[in-house]
Amino acid sequence: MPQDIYDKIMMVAKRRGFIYPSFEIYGGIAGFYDYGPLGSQLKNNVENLWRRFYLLQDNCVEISTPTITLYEVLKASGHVEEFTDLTVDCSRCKRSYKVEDIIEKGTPIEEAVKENKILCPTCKTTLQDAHPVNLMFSTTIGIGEGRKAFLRPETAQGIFTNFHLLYQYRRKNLPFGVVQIGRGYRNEISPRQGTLRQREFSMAEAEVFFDPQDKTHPLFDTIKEKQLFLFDNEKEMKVSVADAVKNKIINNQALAYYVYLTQEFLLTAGVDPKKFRFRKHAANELAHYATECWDAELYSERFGWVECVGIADRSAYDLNAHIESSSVDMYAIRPFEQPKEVLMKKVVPKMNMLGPRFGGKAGKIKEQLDQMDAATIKKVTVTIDGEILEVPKDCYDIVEVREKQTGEKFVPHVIEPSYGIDRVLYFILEHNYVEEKKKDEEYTILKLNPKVAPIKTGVFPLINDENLIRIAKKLDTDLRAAGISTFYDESGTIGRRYARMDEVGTPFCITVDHDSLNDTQVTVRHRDTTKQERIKIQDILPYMRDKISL
RNA sequence: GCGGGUAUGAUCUAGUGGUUAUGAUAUUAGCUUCCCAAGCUAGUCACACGGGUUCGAAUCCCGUUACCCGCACCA
Repeated sequence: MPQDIYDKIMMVAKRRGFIYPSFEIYGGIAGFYDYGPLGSQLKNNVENLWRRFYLLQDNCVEISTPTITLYEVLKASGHVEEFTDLTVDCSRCKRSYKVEDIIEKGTPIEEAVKENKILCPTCKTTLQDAHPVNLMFSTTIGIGEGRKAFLRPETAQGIFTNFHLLYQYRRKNLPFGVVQIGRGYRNEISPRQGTLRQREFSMAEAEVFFDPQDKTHPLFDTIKEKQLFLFDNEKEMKVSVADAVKNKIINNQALAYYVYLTQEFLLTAGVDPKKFRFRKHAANELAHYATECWDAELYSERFGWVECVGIADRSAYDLNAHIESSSVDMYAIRPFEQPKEVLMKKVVPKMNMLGPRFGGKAGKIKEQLDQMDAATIKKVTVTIDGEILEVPKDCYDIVEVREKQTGEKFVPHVIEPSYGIDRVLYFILEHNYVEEKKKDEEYTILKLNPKVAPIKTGVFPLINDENLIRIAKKLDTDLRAAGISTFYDESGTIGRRYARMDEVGTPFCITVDHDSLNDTQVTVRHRDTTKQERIKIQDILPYMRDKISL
């Protein structure tokens, strides 16, 4: 017997083609799910609704980058360090350690684990239960040695590694946002909770770049009076966006704006407002890149409050990391109101001295010397391939120059709303799943918002009559040609056909009956009220468009 | 990863160490002039996988996988 709402939803989801476990014919594997026909369509609709909010309303741009991501990228971003360690916990000291940090040098990790050679560095207790802290999926690009790579654990890095190009594309104006919708991969130790923790999942992320001195948002004034549902780990509260910022509940306008945008998106997509809140991360649960983070949490009758969206202030963490690691100029310019003339001391390399002395490294040394500000340095050193070299005085001149400066360089800060699409989809199902009794029979309705419903309307001939079928089929074809998804059905009784549509969340059903032959009207039946209205066939198209447009 | 439980058509489920393995829903074909899962007739589809015990296993045992519940984990 189905136990609770989750079981019931997963039953319907499988039977009707929303979502179900992958590879079942080979025994299945935890953490992977297939979206069936209706699930895929629902997902597309939700993603397109999301695009409406971020691409149109917030004027972000969308890009698409590979899911296979070079080792260097994730090394720089900190994910390699944070993802791949075998860890032990000391219950006495309440601390976690990386196994490789605390075992005797030279001991293989496997051996240390097997023979209980792991001691707590603080209290000397023997530690057990070594466990890997989440892993990324690793792979190799090319044959032979190839290059190391991972399946990306987030889409964000693809955006950061594009920053300098996108900054040009947006003609060096801040703030601007870049979004990406795509798959991410995390090799969870033990995925549980059904579709809420998958190993391959879809996310929609926006990286919005701000001048750290100006974390305001151009549209802030338009939404500042709106109410937010916030939870600071102690009490839930309803406050206006403006007050949340003024009282420093949320650190800045930009972050608050995206908290609100997220709320607006989720409620439009069909999340139950009573099962929704924002929770602020405590300092000790922040990700390695975040300075402040608000989660949109949705309430599940089975799983409790579940994080579905994280809105993080990543500060300059990622861009700094990539600037340092790749040496690519990913700075933004803050223009001065008036261009300044500045007296600068520049280091001018003498290549005729550098060349003979440093050989092939001379070129790289020149590059670094060109960047130096001689006013602030005493000894001239450069770092080439990890080696620190001192450059003797006779290899350069220090020259005073007047330089015109139009602005100053800085590393932008990033506000990142990051959505777990699969989680949002699950909650759209759970929050809209309604059971009613009809003649003592259990009757289920999926009250999906028409904007996201996979099928917009059923099209039926009332009875099996050639004349009605002809009209119904034409109407069905016309609707689909106009971009409105339909489901044509002439089997079984009319009630049964309505029921089938109700179960998969189809908001409307159009029925052609005998009267239609004379008055060219059809019946539009509404899912949630079962009310019916007569509409002219020629008016059906605009009528539907009006109801379902995003 | 540890402990406990579960596994029968698309879905839910009955089942005893012994012939062609229940029933319902769904679905297919037909009949039915049909606006809220009506009825009738006929049909399709199942014992998770791999070993073992046994004359004989869907049933008992072991392993694997998946799912569920706790613990840990969720950067």
